Amino acid sequence: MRTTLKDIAKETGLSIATVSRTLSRRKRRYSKSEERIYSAAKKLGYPFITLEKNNDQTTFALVTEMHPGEFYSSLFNGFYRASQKTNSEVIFVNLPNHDYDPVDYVISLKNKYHGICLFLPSLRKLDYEKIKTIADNYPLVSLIPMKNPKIDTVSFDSYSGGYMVAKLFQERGYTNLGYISGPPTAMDAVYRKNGFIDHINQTKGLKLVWEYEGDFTSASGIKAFLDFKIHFKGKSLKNIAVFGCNDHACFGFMKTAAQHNYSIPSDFIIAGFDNLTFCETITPELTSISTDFEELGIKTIRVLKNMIAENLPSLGHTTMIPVKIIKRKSTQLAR
Amino acid sequence: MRTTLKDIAKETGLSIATVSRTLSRRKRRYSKSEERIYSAAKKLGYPFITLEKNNDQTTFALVTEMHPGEFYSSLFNGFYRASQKTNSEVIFVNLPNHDYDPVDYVISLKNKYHGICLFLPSLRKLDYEKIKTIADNYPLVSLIPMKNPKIDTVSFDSYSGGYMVAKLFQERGYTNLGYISGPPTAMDAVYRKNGFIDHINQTKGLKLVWEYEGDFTSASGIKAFLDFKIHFKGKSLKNIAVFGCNDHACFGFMKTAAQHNYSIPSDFIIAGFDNLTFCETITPELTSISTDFEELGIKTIRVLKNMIAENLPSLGHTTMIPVKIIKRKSTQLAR
DNA sequence: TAATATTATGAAATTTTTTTGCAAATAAAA
DNA sequence: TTTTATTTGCAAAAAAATTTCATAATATTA
Repeated sequence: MRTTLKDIAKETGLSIATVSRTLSRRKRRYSKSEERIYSAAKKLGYPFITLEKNNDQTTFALVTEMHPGEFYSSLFNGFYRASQKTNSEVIFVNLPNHDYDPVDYVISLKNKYHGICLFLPSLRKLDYEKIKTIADNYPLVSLIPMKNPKIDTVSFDSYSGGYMVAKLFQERGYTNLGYISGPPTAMDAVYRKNGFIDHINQTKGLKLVWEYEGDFTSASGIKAFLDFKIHFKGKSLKNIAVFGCNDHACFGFMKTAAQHNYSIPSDFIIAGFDNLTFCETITPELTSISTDFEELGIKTIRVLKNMIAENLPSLGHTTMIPVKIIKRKSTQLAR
Repeated sequence: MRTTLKDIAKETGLSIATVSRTLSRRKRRYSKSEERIYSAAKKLGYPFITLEKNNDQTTFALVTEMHPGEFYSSLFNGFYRASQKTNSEVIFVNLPNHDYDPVDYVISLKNKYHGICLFLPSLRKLDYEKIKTIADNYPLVSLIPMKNPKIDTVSFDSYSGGYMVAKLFQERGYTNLGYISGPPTAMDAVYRKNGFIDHINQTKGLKLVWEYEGDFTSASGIKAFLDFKIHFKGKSLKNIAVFGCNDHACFGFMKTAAQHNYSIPSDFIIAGFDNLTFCETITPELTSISTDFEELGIKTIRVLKNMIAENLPSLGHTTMIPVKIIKRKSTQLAR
């Protein structure tokens, strides 16, 4: 039942000795026999193709808590494309959330993959530190931005994204800015906000006139608009530029605005974050911050590969992936 | 370096013999020692915890070719939720498409998971048969509908979905029906079409007056509308009911229609397939066929678990998951 | 082209790992 | 309590993996 060197020898027609030598050699060569042995070993599931030796291809696990929505699709797809461009393999693993300790679970993956990449927004800092301690010197990267992280982090430059939006609003001649935030626990959204607010504070004339705490959903965008309307009751709703911390919130906001007979961009302008495909579909097309998930994947894999190659532990360095602003009709100047 | 029974013995304080016996026992017991041995073995990454024996939790691989878009997110999320409800674990694996034979790759996964679920639209029937032959008697399910499949298939009842749409159009009093198709290679879309067409043919008075071959993208929906307009040049464009084989195509169609000053549903009505979140966001809200991915996941896992329990091979049975029509404003009667 | 070095290979010897027979210890049932 | 079943460790046996050694195949150099 269990696969042994004997099986591989039989499959390849070579002797057990040759198979043994090949698989336990420090560096992999690329002769015909070696290739045959490796492919047979893989096919038969021989368990001791030690990860380190098979430096032909590295296998990483992307550990997430799965939620619906286009975001995860983009994340997975970005890592998939990145894996193809970097000659590595990425496997998507979900945290089983039954009574299983997530820390234990991550630790148990350590033997299966060359490195692990964590996307676990709900894990607390303490958990990360615990994982770091136990999986000492093991290639580990987090994709969740964090204050003073203990493990290496790769994430989008959300701060600059927020900043860019504020700057665009300023360039378009708007001085009254509004913001639909995400839940305060989502650090990503907090950085977007900080970038936005910082540009407002640093620029004479700009001011934040309205803010609403949403939860990333389109429904919270609807609520945001209703709040917006009440907030400016009596006053003119116009000439305000709204930044939604994510596209979904903007979609809800825009739809409700249209139902209340407001017109974008002539009445007010709006920009989102994520650059979902629907930004192009909705009328008017939504200006948004575009994040390149393939680049995120490539960078993450590069960091992990470096850790493997130089045998360096994760040190808490943070890598920022630049974001781009995609200007569309929702922020076009009313003529 | 490599983990042996000796390591586990040391970790647990038991003898090598005990550890050996425990791990090679046919059925797993749940005494204190056994638990200790299993958890140490897992932690240390001992490779011979034969899958069959650890019937505590079953691990399945969902093998896909990754593409962007909400669809994969829904698929993954559905399987994730299903895994939680069925006390199993699902891992998402992507077909690495560099010069690696997909059949070999699937075969190599066989040793790592209790069962494999394939979602590989681009694989040909011959490949499926090859996989079936090599992975004989191994739990294997495909999610791609196919004529006369050789391995068990679980998929949405796309045919009924198309049928439901035609019926709705009929109920709404429309007799001239149009269709935006997907690529003819996508069997799923073909079934949707067949259901739609069959209801038209079976019902007196209904007729298919226009058809356009799209490719599932929103851009092809735009092209579809332009074709639609040319096709009915001179004649009235109104009183036509359009079924788009997926929501994205409908979004493009609707947007372009609005740009050409047509109004939905007063000029014509439209329905899509997939029930993407954006159906609720777009104006007017889009009627669509909703597919329950959690149910798909639960059913698939159940089929796989049955195969394991009864040691039955895959026989080519097809299980259909019912779909629902969600009626929204895009098909509302003009008053 | 011939001589030499390098690498690949298989048979057998050696070492390591796993399994099993046996008996003592422990736990559960009568 | 006695009887029976289960768990455990020791040591021997079996199996698997590695290493040694001799030779063949291939590549390199003169």
